Amino acid sequence: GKFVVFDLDGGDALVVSLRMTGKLLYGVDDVDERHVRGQILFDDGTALRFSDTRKFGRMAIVDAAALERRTALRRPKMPLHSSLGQEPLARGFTVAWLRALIGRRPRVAIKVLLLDQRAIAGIGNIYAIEALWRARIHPLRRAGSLRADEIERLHEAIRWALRKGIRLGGASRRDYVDARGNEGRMQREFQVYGRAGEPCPRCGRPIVRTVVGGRGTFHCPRCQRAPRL
DNA sequence: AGTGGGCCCTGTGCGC
DNA sequence: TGCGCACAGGGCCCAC
Repeated sequence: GKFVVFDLDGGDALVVSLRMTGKLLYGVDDVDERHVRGQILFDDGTALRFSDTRKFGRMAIVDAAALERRTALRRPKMPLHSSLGQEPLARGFTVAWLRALIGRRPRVAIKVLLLDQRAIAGIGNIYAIEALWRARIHPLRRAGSLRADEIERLHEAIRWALRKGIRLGGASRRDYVDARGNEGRMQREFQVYGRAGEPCPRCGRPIVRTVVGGRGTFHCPRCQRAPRL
């Protein structure tokens, strides 16, 4: 999740993948210089700085037209930043589109599919978890096992989770701040993420932590029924 | 095709 | 207080 795309003069685009601890900072006074990995200096003397404690973040200049190109040439081999999937908040992200995606990847665990940036761009671990809780779908369900009504709920839940995150300025669990250095408020509104043992906001059953796709995962064992494996 | 582990890095929080 | 371990808004590569 968390790609930032700058359209540049001349048809190129600067793509930034923030990964775990990347931050773009502009007009922030108290920047910890130890973690600044690069900066863009402007003619007016201001600077956009890229701070990234864990050094996982990446930047690349790509052909902007390549970013727009849908479906064609989206090979697993090519660099991720030039093969991003559908934008979940764009018009093209419809229930029919999601159904078609699931039709192409029926055997993958639904949470793994949500986190696949070549399929859908920009859903991170927190938002996948929150969306699946909202849609009442277990993270390990095979994508192809979802019924039509479940796909509709998931479609709505993805947009709900992402819009909420944007409206609240992001989730500042420990590192994240926006370009002005301000923390977000999404972390206060987590329904299940990071809440193992606490009651489900919907039914009261204790939230369970598991690992899916190598990432910490939270779900309600009553609202999100486990598939038979 | 899909999954699981290691790895890339640095920092924090917890149990002992 | 100090140490060691697990874990963290992500993704790549490899073996199975």
